[in-house]
Amino acid sequence: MGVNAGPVTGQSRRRKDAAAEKSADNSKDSIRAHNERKILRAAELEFVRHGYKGTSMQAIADRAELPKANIHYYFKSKAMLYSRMLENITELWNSTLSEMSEHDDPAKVLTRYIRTKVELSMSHPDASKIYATEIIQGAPHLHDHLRKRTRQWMREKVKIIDSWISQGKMKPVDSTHLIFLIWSSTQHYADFNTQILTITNQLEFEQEDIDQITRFLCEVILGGCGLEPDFSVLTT
Amino acid sequence: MGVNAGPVTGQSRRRKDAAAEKSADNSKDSIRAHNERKILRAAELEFVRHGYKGTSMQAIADRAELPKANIHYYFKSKAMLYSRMLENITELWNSTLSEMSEHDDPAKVLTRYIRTKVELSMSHPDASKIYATEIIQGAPHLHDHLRKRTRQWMREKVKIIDSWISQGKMKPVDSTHLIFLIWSSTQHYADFNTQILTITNQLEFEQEDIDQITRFLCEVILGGCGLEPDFSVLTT
DNA sequence: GCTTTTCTTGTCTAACTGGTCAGGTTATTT
DNA sequence: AAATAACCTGACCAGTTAGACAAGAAAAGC
Repeated sequence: MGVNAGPVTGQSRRRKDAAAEKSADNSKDSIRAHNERKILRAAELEFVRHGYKGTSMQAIADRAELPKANIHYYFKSKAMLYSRMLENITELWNSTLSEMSEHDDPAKVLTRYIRTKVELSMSHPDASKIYATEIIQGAPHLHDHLRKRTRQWMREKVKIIDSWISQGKMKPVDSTHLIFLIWSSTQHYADFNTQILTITNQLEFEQEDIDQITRFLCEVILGGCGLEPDFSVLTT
Repeated sequence: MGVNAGPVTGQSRRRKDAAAEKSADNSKDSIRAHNERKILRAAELEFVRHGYKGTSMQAIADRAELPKANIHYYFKSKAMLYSRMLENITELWNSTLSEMSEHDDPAKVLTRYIRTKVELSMSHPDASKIYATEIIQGAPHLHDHLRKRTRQWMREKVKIIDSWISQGKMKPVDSTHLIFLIWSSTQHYADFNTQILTITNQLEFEQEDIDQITRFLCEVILGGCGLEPDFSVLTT
């Protein structure tokens, strides 16, 4: 007793805040949307550090500063919460699948793509890590996505790169593996940031690092394709 | 009843086999060594697929075809078993930290290093995946190793590559990130093999793939460093 | 053959965790 | 202001799991 004394929480204040700050902004910035975001963010942090089974709903609740039963109010089950979080991540992932055509300049397109991927790795390392963990464990939730959307995307891009090659715009390299190389080298800075920061004795990445890494990767990868990186696109 | 009937297991046979096939081969190829290997291998398979917490000792026992209590007989606890498995992996990892000196030919050394890393990714994907998962989750068990051994190793190699650069043997690139690039691009074929195989619609990698990947990575990465890959070392 | 050590294994337990639920409060609508 | 809907939350339950343990079987040592 005493601990359970006050049912007078700060909830009403929180609700007003949410309603006030985003009055008619987004279609659904209700209490629901606000709390769901909070929970999804907390879940991301916990799932990254402890894996699916290693994360308890209680831990997510604690991090989201909500009672555990609330998590179950907003998300039917742990599996559902995880699914929703993973959907958000793949959506974010797909948003970077930039446009390119066979008429474009390979150097420009690849430079821009590498920069985008590096920036995403720096801004959303946890998203990348959860995606990576999912693939490492055999892609149980993403197999369909890979077989359909990703494979399709890959074929389109391969076709374009191959056309660049046959136009003599770049050296003849294996375009499929070129894309894998860009993926691996950029995502590495998210997934392995602990290793990289520890080895280089840094606490966190800075803008300077991001620029340097982007330049390095562009130089080596594009150079390996017989291209001169076009850094002018980096300032756009 | 009936299920628990026969305590007459095939254990005596198993012991004799183990003793016979490796009479005085290894210092400790006793029943203990034999079963420990079996358990460690089973643990690797389970931990990769389900993570630390998601793996039950029962699941490891089932895969190792031993009663659960036996696992606890050989390994005091789950944490201990995991630790031992991780030690084995880092040992395997360190074994590839090849020798190089500033008098060597960069093209030869890097080609050989890339090949070694690709081959290791293909032969031990699970080891790579467990290592990756460990780093992704913040390297709780490997932080010390990274701060000491890996950082030290990195500094030695960086020094050598920088000396190659100042000798004009290769283009001036960031040697630290060059090593990260080799790590990321090669390990990707282990950690993300599910993704790669699904996208390319393959069931498994073949020797041909391994050769092709090695050549591709050598061409692009060495090319990006202003080097001509020396594939003659690949036949050694 | 006898003793000691190593190994085997079914059973039990204490702790944890996902999920439920009923009884409440607060917001919204009419 | 009354009624309805949305939200909150402590308490509870059922299933799972790491680990302990004791009693025995096999192997090794003497």
